[in-house]
Amino acid sequence: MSSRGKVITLQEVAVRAGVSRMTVSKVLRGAGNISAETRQRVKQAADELGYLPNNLAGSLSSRKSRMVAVIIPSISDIVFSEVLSGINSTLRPRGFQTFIGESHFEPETETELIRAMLSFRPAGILLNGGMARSADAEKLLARRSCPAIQLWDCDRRALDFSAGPSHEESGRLVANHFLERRLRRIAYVGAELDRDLCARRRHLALKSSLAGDGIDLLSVTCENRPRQAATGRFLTEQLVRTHPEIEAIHFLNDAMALGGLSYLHEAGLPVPERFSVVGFNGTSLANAVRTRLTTIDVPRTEIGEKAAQALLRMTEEEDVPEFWQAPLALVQGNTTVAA
Amino acid sequence: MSSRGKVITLQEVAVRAGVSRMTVSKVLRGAGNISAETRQRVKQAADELGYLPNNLAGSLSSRKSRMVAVIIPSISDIVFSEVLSGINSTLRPRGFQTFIGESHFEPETETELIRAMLSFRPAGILLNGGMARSADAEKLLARRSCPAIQLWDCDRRALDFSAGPSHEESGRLVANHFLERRLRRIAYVGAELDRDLCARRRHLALKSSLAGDGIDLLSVTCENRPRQAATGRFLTEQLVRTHPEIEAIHFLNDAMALGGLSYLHEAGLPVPERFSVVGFNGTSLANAVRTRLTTIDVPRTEIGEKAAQALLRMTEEEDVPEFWQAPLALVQGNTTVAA
DNA sequence: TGTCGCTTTGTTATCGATAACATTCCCTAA
DNA sequence: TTAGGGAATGTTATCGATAACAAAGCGACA
Repeated sequence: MSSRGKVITLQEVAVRAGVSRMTVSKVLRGAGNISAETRQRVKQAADELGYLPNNLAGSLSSRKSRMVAVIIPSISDIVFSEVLSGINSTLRPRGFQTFIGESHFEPETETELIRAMLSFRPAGILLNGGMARSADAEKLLARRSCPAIQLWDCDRRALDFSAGPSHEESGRLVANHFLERRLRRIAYVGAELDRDLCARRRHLALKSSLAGDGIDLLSVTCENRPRQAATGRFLTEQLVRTHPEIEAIHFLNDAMALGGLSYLHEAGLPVPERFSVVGFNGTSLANAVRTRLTTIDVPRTEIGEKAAQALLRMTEEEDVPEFWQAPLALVQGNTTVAA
Repeated sequence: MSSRGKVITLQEVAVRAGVSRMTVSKVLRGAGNISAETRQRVKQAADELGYLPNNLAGSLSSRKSRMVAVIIPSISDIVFSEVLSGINSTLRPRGFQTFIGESHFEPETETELIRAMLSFRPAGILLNGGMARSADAEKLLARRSCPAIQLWDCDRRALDFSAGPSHEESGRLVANHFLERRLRRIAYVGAELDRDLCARRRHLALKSSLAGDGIDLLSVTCENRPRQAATGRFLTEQLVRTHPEIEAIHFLNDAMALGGLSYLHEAGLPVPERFSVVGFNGTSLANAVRTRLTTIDVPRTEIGEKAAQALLRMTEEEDVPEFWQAPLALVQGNTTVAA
């Protein structure tokens, strides 16, 4: 099963082309001065034999690999997979391979992933910010021999470069949006805030911005349910039951907001007349059939691209700023009244 | 930037523990007979030095790597990223690293990805089925020295194992759903059918099932727009304008269906009374605020898991069946009338 | 004619591990 | 006493490339 075709090495190409291994290596990498005639002969030999370079050997020998490690909380959460996509589409054309890890916001899992990934001696490692980092993880990162980049968080900068939004800015944007509309009975609905420090920071920024206007934010969260529509729906129901006076809700993300909206709709509570709702992310979800969710748009793909670009520059020993702050935009939908 | 901590090798651990490299290697891999006392000494030395194995060297030497290549059409399409997530969460606990490529349904891109990924000498390669494969890609795959698995397609089996749904079955399920409801003026709305052979097969199965009942399927597709909500909306508008008699639509996926629904809603065409709509995938999208899309549910995560499990078994030289057919379920929502 | 200097190609050591086999040690049983 | 045998550890070759330097070939010019 696992051994079909014979694997061809440089040596065999060299023999066929009548040159040394080194010459073949140079030709195939486009390095050194090789005559056109030799080059052509080598290429043909490699072609005829179906030679495929062994990247493991090459990387070991040259002590530089073209693999980049990425650790995100969830692969199937569109929010992170779009960042990943931005990373990959920037790195691929430059010959770098992306490999991935899923942390689920768990520090221990992240630590193990960092260990596993660093042992591939990658050209760089990109980690999602906004989660607690174990002491072991810090130790591993301190001993790394490649650039490291933080994704998704630009408030608390770390590692060699940070690319992401300011979550505090997001919280403030939402606060202002509510305040401009003279909404004063405001709630926040979220989940997993114990692990997701970015979401927590958005929450805190909202809370303190509102506090500045004498408003006390009501928070409804739970730690043991996923950050998905069903949870948003469940918590909204709780919220409305226990605090019928609430008139505006900010959700941890768009998915939870949609879940909340579906409850409000079924409970006959009109949006935006009775309830204002604001999400976070600006995912395609936000434009549901009859609902355009008011939300904070985050340029996720671009975050990945900027991070990857910074990595490429560091790889080439070029100077790189310390961070890239992703611009945020509050997108007015029909779940809050127009200004 | 790229050289901070000194990198520790087996040799240095060996010196510190007062044993040979080989002994250290054995201890750390848990191989061979090593006395408890030596084991403990070696482990402590490795720990104190912060030793991190070099996977490149290890894989090169043992001629077996723990990397698995995955090529999917799109990383940020939830449909494929959930498959990827299933793969990764099965492989990770077994010590395998997943690395990814994005083909965008382009055969040339896929070919280059296969080439790049095989040169890492992976333990296996998982490719999305349902797209044309270039001759070069076939050649590369023929010469591979690892198991190869096809994802997302079980009709046309290929490689060592196929895990996915039968797209023909899906087409038939949708046809029956429409027929049972006595709908006869039926349309299909899709995009990129030139590249996505799975979608094409669903379409053809629908068409021929309907033809069996003397119904002529109307197809509205375009090749140069993405398979997203906006395209679904656009094509639905076209469809309704040019063929006002249509009473049921099957969409390529849930996202396009939602786009179509938003147009139908704004045009004042009631669903399901005037229009029946069926999507494909069973994504979380399907449950929008007031709409529960009738759709075909595909167990995406499980497809990834089964594929990864098969790969693991092949790696251990165990026998594996030729395929795993993912069960499909038509989920009744409120965009078609109940049976 | 000899040598300088360039282009082109080859030699050798090395990267950091593992496989396969060799060796040492110690205990037991004849 | 000694051979036999298993447990524990070490030696050597190798994996497939690249780096760094060495050498060969060749023309030009003094």
